[in-house]
Order: sequence, then structure tokens, then C-alpha cells
Amino acid sequence: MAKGSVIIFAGPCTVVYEGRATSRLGVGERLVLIKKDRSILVHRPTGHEPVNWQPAGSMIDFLTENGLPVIRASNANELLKISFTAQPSLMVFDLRDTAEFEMYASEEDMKKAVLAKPSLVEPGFKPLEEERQVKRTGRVDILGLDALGRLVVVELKRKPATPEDVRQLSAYVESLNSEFGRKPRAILAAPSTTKAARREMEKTSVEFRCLTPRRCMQVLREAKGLDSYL
Amino acid sequence: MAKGSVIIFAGPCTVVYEGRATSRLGVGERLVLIKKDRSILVHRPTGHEPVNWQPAGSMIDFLTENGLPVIRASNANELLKISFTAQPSLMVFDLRDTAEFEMYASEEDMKKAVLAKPSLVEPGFKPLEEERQVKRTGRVDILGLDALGRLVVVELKRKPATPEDVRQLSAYVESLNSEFGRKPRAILAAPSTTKAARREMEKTSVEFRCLTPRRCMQVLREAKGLDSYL
DNA sequence: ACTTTTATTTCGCCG
DNA sequence: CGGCGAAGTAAAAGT
Repeated sequence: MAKGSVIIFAGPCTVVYEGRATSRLGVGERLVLIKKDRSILVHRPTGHEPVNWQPAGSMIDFLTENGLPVIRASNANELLKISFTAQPSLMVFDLRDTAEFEMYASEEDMKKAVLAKPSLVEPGFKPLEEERQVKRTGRVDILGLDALGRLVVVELKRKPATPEDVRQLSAYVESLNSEFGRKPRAILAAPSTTKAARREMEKTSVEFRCLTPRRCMQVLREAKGLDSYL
Repeated sequence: MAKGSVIIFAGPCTVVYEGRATSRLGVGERLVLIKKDRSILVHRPTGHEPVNWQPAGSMIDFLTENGLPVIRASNANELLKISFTAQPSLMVFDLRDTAEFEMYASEEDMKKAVLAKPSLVEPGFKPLEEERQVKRTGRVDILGLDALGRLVVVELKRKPATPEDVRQLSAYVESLNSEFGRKPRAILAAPSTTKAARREMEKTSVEFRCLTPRRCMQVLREAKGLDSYL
């Protein structure tokens, strides 16, 4: 992360973007942030997302047209052009920031929790493999055996399960059926389901298991506490 | 859009987020933008995405701890806390911005182009309905008939088609099969496909038709040119 | 208000 | 480097 200056232009401008799509924005007062890594953001007075932007590594040119500043940020396939219609204010900040950003309770954390405590899925569940590549279909979160020794595919979601999630899991079931000649059970573990997902599940024998990121965090903390004794 | 002030704090701070997940960020110099709609952004010196944020409508409190400013931005389930470790610089910008943001060549535009010139899908294609609701499955982009009078489901994508897209289209085929007792043809029109999507298509009789947003834009321009004569 | 879909998604991982 | 799935996705559109 290290350090770098951030330049802010504040003033009235028009914005044109040509690239993956095309956009036009008429005259209005905005903030333009340009960072040392040559990422650029155009912010309107509302909305937490920039109206236009260009990711890091763009080529940034500062031009003048009719005595007013113009910023061109371009890469191989995209062009962002910001034309000021009056002299903008200009500020420069030198920022030093070497801190590490840490995030917890991701879907990855949910998987760690299930591997640490498989009964989160159901009593007697035994994980065999994680992230198994299923032929021509994709990757399964966890593959394991249930208490009766039957193959189980587990899909983890940190948000309410959608019909999409159910279809994806069904596709895994079909592929594994082809591969092993036996239909595995399918368990979708998520904090909840949407109604449409429920309907999709009724059609496809996918089972639902309620599992929240919060519960997984608890398990991980307990597991970590145990680790410190080993 | 109208107008509103934007407040920028610049200075060293720590950031804590608790909500859908949990994050921690140690001391470093950052920019904090607060807009009139009470959206809030924390920007590090690099990266075009904010490291932490809170969407519009958050409750924002300005506090003081040990003589230094603390910003708390919270909503029902989430809390963002920014604690400065030295006096930050403070700037306020009053921005007036009423311009309309216009974006072209979206998936919607692709649909308009196909309706204006159905042969983009294939010669003899005749659209019947757009955005048809399919029972318990979702909405189909375009439903029509091919040159031989067979039912055709068309799905449009402005980006390379994924296995996800193929599965979704297959689900439509199944639903329409149940509904009409006849299996429709399925055409996925996109600028390209991923390899995995190709494999998925081989399994499911979904056909691919190359169609780029750029070509659609041309057609729309032509159609617009025609319109001006009518 | 809730669900579903889209996105110039961005980001990270893995082949 | 491309493909693929996740994201505190966010925001828009439909129900």
C-alpha cells in the first residue's frame, strides 16, 4: 500500500466514457479524485459509487481546451474524458498508509468452520474433499459422506440462497451422478432461502440447512481457542 | 440529483466495520468523503475502490474521543467507525449537479436492436413476445418463431456467455416444455462464450449466436435514422 | 418492502 | 493471462 499523493479537482465538468459501454454526463459540479496508481474517480454530490471511473494503471493526460483543464484517462480499450467548464479547485494530499486490511466471516470462513466442525452441516457428516473440481461443471464447496455413508455435496452461501444457487447445485448432482453412477445428496447451507429458491428445491431434491456466517464465526473462534492449547 | 455538500476529512485514522462481515484497518492516512445523502467512503492512497464505506441513508454521528474526531456511520445492521489519530484536514464542497447520466449499449439496447432487426438472431426469426414471464422460472428476453415456425427462446448477453447463462436458459426450456408440451429451441446470443459455457451447451442443446453490443448499436443507429423518415 | 437481475461490476484464485 | 465464482457486492427493476 505504502504512500502516494491524491489529487482532487472540484468544479463543473462534462464527462464522456467510451469503452465496454458508452456514457455521457452533462455539465454539473463534481469531485474528481486521481490517485498515484493512476486510478481515477468522478463523484457526484450523492451516491456512494462514482458515476464514472477508470481503474489503476490508466494513462492520464492533463490537457487544456479553451483555457480550461481537460483530463483524459485511457487504457487499451477505454477512454474517460473529463472537461471542466470553469476553473476547478485543486488539492493535493500526500497520504502514507501501510496498514493491513483484515476481513472476517467470508464464505471462505464458513467453509473453514464446517471443516472444523462438520456437524454444522448435519450430525455424522464427514468431509472428504473441499473445492473438488467436478468434470465440466465447476467446483463443489465440500464433498463428504453422511452418517449412512452416502455421498453428500455441500454448497455454502453467506446470503439467502437463490434459485441460481439451487440450479448450480443440481448441475453438480447430475455431473457426480454421471461420474460415480450414484446420485449424491445435495445440501445447500445458507442463512435462509428466497421463496423462488424454495420452489426450485422442491423440484430438485436439494436439501436446505440453515447456517449463518455469525454461527461460523463463533465456531472459528472456539477452534482458534482450542488451537492455542495445542 | 440536485445539489448537496460533500465533506472531506483527510488524516490518519483507524477503521472498524461490523455488519454483514467484520473488518479492521490499522492506522494510516486516508480520505473520508461524506455526502449530503449520508453515504460515506474511506479511500486509501491507492485503489479505485473504497476500503470501507456505508451506503446512502446511514445515520452519521460526529463524536470526539480524547480530543480527536470520531465518525460513526450506522444503519439497522451495520456499523462503520472511523477514529482519527491526529487532527484531520477538513474541507466542504457545495456541489450543484442536475445533469442526466446516460449509458448506451446495455443489454436492453441489444434487445431493442434484435426487435428492430430480428435477423440478428438468425434469418427468418420472428419475435413474438419480449420479457415473457415463464412459470416459476424467470423471464425470457425474447420468445419467437424460427423460419420453420418452431418456438425459439432467445437469451441476450452483452458479455461472454457463462455456464450460468446456459443453465438459466436450459431452465427456461424445461419450463416452456412443461407449459406447451413441446421443447423450444434455445439460442444464447452473446459476443462470445467461455469454454465451460461451450461444454455446458453441448450437454443441453442450447445454440450459440455471436452478437456484439457494438453491432447492436449500429443497428439502433440505423433504425433511428429510418425512424426520422417515418 | 422484498425479490431478482444487472454491472464499464471488481476482486481473487486457479488453471 | 483467461476463466470462473464471490462480494459487506451496489443499484435498478419488477412483484
